[in-house]
Amino acid sequence: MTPASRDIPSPIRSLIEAAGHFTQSLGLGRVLGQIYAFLYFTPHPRTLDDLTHALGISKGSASMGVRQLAQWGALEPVWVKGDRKDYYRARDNFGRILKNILQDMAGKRLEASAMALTEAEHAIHPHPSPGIDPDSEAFIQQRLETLRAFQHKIQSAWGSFAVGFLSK
Amino acid sequence: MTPASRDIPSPIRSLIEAAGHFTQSLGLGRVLGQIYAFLYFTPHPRTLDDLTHALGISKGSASMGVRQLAQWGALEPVWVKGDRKDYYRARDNFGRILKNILQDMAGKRLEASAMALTEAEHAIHPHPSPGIDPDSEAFIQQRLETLRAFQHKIQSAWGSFAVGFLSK
DNA sequence: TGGTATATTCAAAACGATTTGAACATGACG
DNA sequence: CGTCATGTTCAAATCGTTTTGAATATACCA
Repeated sequence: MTPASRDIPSPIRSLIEAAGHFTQSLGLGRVLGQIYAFLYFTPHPRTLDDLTHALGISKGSASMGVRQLAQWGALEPVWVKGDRKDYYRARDNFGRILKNILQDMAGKRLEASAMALTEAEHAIHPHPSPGIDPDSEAFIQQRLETLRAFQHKIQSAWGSFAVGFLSK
Repeated sequence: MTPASRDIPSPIRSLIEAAGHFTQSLGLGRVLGQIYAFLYFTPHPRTLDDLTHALGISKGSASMGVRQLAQWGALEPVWVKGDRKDYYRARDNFGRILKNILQDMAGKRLEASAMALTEAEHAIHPHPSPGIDPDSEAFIQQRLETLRAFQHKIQSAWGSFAVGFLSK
């Protein structure tokens, strides 16, 4: 029995499981939540091996998961003197972490959609398509405008939501 | 060639595709975005058959997709006199639609996480576990508190984000 | 430098979510 | 009532994503 796997109190196990479901439902995969939750409730830094044993995941998953979480600033690498292993502990600056994740995920999606919209506008505007029902043309123009307006609204609302967590 | 499939201008096709990717990336599935976008840029109400032909999706997908979208208030059923078919048109009250979707999806997730947290607190608090490192115990308590505090912060921020779109 | 402990990579397997379509249900009309 | 047109359901197939683990790379130490 490894130090990591003994004595994870059952309520903590439940929280780890819940965190896994949570990140899964957000499309981030189960392991990210599990790894973070495990480290979050563990007082001392832990190694990749600890993670594979405690959570029953593969070395590969642990390695990739840890890297991703570190990139978001959710984990802090810790060097323990005289030990080759990489140790990690969970950081608890949720605001910053969340912001990084949102930027990484949602930001790109909004941007991609904005681009698609702009391209469509350009493709339609300059070429009042030959042989196409002008009523339909006008309708589409109007819908594009409504959509564009909403897009702006979203982006500003999104901005203030994200900014609300930048504060320390 | 059906009325629905002829003459979808290529920029609109692109937007339909983009909408599909968008909803896919949000974990809603590709078809929802496609169906909505197609109807959004179509002046007249359309039937399930039109959808299957225009988008190349199965009858089943069209049926389920339309139902889901209607449930969110994104589509409006239209009855055309003397025609048995169900017709649908896209509504453009994005604010309300978004709110419904968020409530349906994110709300449940936050709630589930909140419950898991509460249960863990109850499980730990009343039973200062026998034979477990008291330092560890204190650490866990403290982390639970931090987490709980953030959870409140999120819920209130989320609330105001959602409310921002209730208007009109 | 060679040997060992550890971390990373990535092709393939496992898994889960989405989509299909045949079977079934519904309901309009003669 | 029987038929035809349409909508719905859900088990099975498909498809994409996540996870695995053997192979490979890296880094430390003697």
